[in-house]
Amino acid sequence: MTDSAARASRDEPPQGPPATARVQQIVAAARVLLEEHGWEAISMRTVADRLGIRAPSLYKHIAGKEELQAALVADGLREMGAALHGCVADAGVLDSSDAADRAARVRALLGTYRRHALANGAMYRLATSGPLRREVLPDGLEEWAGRPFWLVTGDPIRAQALWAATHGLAVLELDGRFPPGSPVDKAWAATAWAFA
Amino acid sequence: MTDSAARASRDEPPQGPPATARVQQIVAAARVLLEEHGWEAISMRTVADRLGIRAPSLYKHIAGKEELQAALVADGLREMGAALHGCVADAGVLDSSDAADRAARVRALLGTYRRHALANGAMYRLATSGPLRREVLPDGLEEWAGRPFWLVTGDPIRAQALWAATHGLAVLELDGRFPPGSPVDKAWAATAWAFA
DNA sequence: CACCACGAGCTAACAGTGTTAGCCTGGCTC
DNA sequence: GAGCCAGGCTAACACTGTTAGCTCGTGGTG
Repeated sequence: MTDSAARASRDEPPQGPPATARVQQIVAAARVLLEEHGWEAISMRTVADRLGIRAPSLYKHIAGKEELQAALVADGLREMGAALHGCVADAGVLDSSDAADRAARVRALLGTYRRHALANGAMYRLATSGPLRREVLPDGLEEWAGRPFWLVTGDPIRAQALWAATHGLAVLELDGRFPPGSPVDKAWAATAWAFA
Repeated sequence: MTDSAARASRDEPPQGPPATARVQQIVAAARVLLEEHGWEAISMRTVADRLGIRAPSLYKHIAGKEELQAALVADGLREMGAALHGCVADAGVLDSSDAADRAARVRALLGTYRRHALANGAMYRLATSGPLRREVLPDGLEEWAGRPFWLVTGDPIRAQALWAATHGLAVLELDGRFPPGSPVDKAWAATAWAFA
């Protein structure tokens, strides 16, 4: 990878229009609830409670629950993207086409992805599940978050396939859909091997 | 594969305890709503409306909305499983370890999976997303539905990895998460190739 | 200084949700 | 015929997101 490409991969994530301090507090409160008790625990009243105000007052600052969700989704994508970009940056020289290097990069990316998704289950699910309302997301954020897959595979098609496989593993593991006691580590390893 | 194993792969799906006619009508009504307007259109009142009764009357037949959902999930898994089992049955002799045959089987299975998931979006999402409450599902149904992956890959670990990759592609495509205009077909093909 | 505007809180209310309690009625059985 | 019970009903509760309209304090302006 060239020097400029390396810098580009470290680029800051696309930011949306800046939020007021109060909006940031609201999103932060929702996030605490999300991480502690899951999305279903987030209601306009519970969020308002955490701030010591009543639910209707929230509407002085945000348009509705959908906007709150969109803000959390954007945060989730930014954090996921930051983790993945950090991983490919750490991997050092990326334009090596040596097969062993490539396999190591794929393994590292998948490891980072898995750790991040499992450590931030509710945020990950929120950010990656269900239809994406692109119009309420900062421009280019989604593409930025997925770019590490492109950087590691060197090909947009393989990048999408690897991303989908990785996402599938993450959601199934998060949701406990693998049969109890099955060696999930090995399924991750098999995926890395298949795409290396 | 032995003859008995081939028969086993055609086995009928595990059935739960038989439902009364009225319960079947309730589930059918919910299913129509699900397919026409998505899960969020299903409320106890809308389901009851379709049957010409009031919502509380539903509770004479089913324990609650969760049980309704569980019945739909079981239906979804049975139908998905039937499609996949049909695919591997059609593929004929399955114990061939010829690489080309294997690749063709993987391609066929992924094609069937994709068609089924896209043609039954709401049911697919319902059956495969979110935590699975195994205790309310017929015993062995989940394992039965996933067995075609095992039959095609010949290995439980690779089966899980392939299943996860396939699921990832399906949900991302269903949810429109691939960048607009991107060649999703090729991502499916790349996945089949990676696991062949 | 007086005034006014506006930001940001409040209460009351509405329509919708899942669910429970309790009532009623028609048909089957003894 | 008497009684039971399956399967409907209404009323109600506690929740949800959201709107309308009021109030109060603060900052800027004539």
